[in-house]
This record gives sequence, C-alpha cells and structure tokens, in this order.
Amino acid sequence: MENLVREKRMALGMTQDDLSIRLDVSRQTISSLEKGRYNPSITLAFKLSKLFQCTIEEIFIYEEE
Amino acid sequence: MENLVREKRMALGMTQDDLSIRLDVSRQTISSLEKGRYNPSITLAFKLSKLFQCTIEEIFIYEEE
DNA sequence: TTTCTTTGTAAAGCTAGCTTTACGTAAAGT
DNA sequence: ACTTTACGTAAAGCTAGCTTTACAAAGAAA
Repeated sequence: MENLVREKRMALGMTQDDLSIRLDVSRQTISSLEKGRYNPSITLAFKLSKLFQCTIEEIFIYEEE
Repeated sequence: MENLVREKRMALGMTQDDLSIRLDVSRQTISSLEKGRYNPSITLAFKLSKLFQCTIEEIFIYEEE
C-alpha cells in the first residue's frame, strides 16, 4: 500500500523522531512505514490522519490485489 | 473502536457469511468485528469501505485514548 | 576532521489480527 | 420432530505490526 506519510510529515517540518513521539510509536515504525515495509494498524492510520488533518484515504492509497 | 459494520451489512441484505466470502476473510472475523472484539487491519477496513461505498471514517469511529 | 542530526536497517521478541476447527443456540422451514 | 440458516464464541496456531536495542551511513555544521 502506497502512502504519503513522508510528504505530509515534511510539509509540517517534522523529523521521523518528532512524528514518532507525537504518535507514541517508535521511530523505526515511522521509517518502515515511509519505506513501505508494512502497512499501519488502523489506529496508527487514524492517529496520522488526525495529526495531518486529512482522511485516511488521503494518506494511504489502497489498491486491491 | 466503534463501527457500523453490522448496520451497513444489513442495509445490503447480506449475512455475515456473505460478507466474509466477499471480503475473503473468515466468518468469525466479521462476527468478532461487529462485536467489537478487535479492530480490523487497514486492508480489511479498505475492503469494507470499497464494498460499502463509503469512507473508512464513515464505518469506524476512532476515539483517542 | 570531528561532531551532531537524521535516516536506514537488522535481529529478537511481544501482541493483535486473523485462521481453522468445532460446538452451542435460536429461529424458521419442511 | 427434524433440518437448515444465521450467529456467538472458544481454543490453538500463524503472521503482520510494532517494540527495543543496536549499529551504519550520509549530510550539515562546528
């Protein structure tokens, strides 16, 4: 699943570390997410959407298999 | 996390079994989801939103801790 | 050049999401 | 009465999401 976490994060001038602290996850989780290593849980997706003030669909692009 | 899976499913006149087959998950997954036993993965949330033709936010209500 | 910041990634471990199998129950059809 | 349909739930197991710890590398900055 593609995502715009990196773009949205940088638009806010935040580092991966900043973001991880705000969302209460590890920095590696953010790094791995941005690199597309795995999909976020729905709660993490919601946390990101709140912080970025947009919908989950605007951050994560789902393509059916 | 609250959700409207049961309501949306019934609005389509589908059984839990129908839905589970359409989404390629087990019936227990649907049952447990409706009962609020656990949160869906983001891919399952996307599958539901496609089928129900609405956003993830219209199905799942996130309340921060 | 040395230091600091930011990021990538690996390994090992924990837990949540989901599976398969299975049994119980209640309602409706026959 | 029997069978079928729809749902709840439990136990055991697998895997993905996330953690902690740790090390490496590139760029900026001193």
